[in-house]
Amino acid sequence: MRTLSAFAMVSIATWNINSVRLRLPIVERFLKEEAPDVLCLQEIKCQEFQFPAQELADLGYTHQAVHGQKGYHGVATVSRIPLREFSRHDWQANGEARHVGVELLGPGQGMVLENVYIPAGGDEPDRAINPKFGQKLDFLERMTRWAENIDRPTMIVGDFNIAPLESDVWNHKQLLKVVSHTQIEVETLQGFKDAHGWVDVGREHIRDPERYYSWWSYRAKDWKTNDRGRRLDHMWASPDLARQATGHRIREDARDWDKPSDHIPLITEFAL
DNA sequence: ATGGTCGCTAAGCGA
Repeated sequence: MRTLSAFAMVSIATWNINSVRLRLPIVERFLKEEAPDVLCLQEIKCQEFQFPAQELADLGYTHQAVHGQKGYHGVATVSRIPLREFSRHDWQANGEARHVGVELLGPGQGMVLENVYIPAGGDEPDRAINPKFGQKLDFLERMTRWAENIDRPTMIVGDFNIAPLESDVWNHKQLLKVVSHTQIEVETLQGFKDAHGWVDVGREHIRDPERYYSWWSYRAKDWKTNDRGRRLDHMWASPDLARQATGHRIREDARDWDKPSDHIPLITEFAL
């Protein structure tokens, strides 16, 4: 596998934005404050022609790969670094827009960045009575077969909708039967991880068993007081690439911004 | 123990 030589600092962010049009003001705030080189968005909830391309280009994010659909899901990667889109995966073969891949050009040249939104999986953790749960596991199995053949320095980021570690949830025992933290999901995610040897970059920097959440439900009266969070969002890298990660941070304060997403943004910095 | 809230698009779905 190729390695990337140390010429540039490149920062990459991921954020499930839950409607990019409604939340354009906080996206702009984030880009001004953090100025990541690349931002991967999930749940843009719009079609490509509705994406706020000009507004993001005005902030310097002129390079964009948008994979949208009407009303639901949708992913987009916007960048100050030249990139080229090279993949759109439809792991369920049902037309849902949940995965777009880009290759970085210029700084970070050769690095592949996969932006994915894994299905939430419905409420009941039993594929016999809840097809959505089976589709979530199948989605991961198909990504696992794909990951076995990755032979380039790759980062995969996004909303995985699984919190694998005990310290990724506010109450391990209470969530064992709740979709996102069940044993079968954690095992299936581990299979995907092993297929490429992905390194969980977030957990390299905010180490287990330290509390690390990226999502808090809208349904809680006060997300901060009860702090019933889960780490659903992840940034994973190929082993060699992971060694070039120099920093990782999260913007938990974004959960309190005006009209917030229920997810917060994560940022990883590389010396490439 | 249950229901609690969002966003899209126009009553219900997905989260």
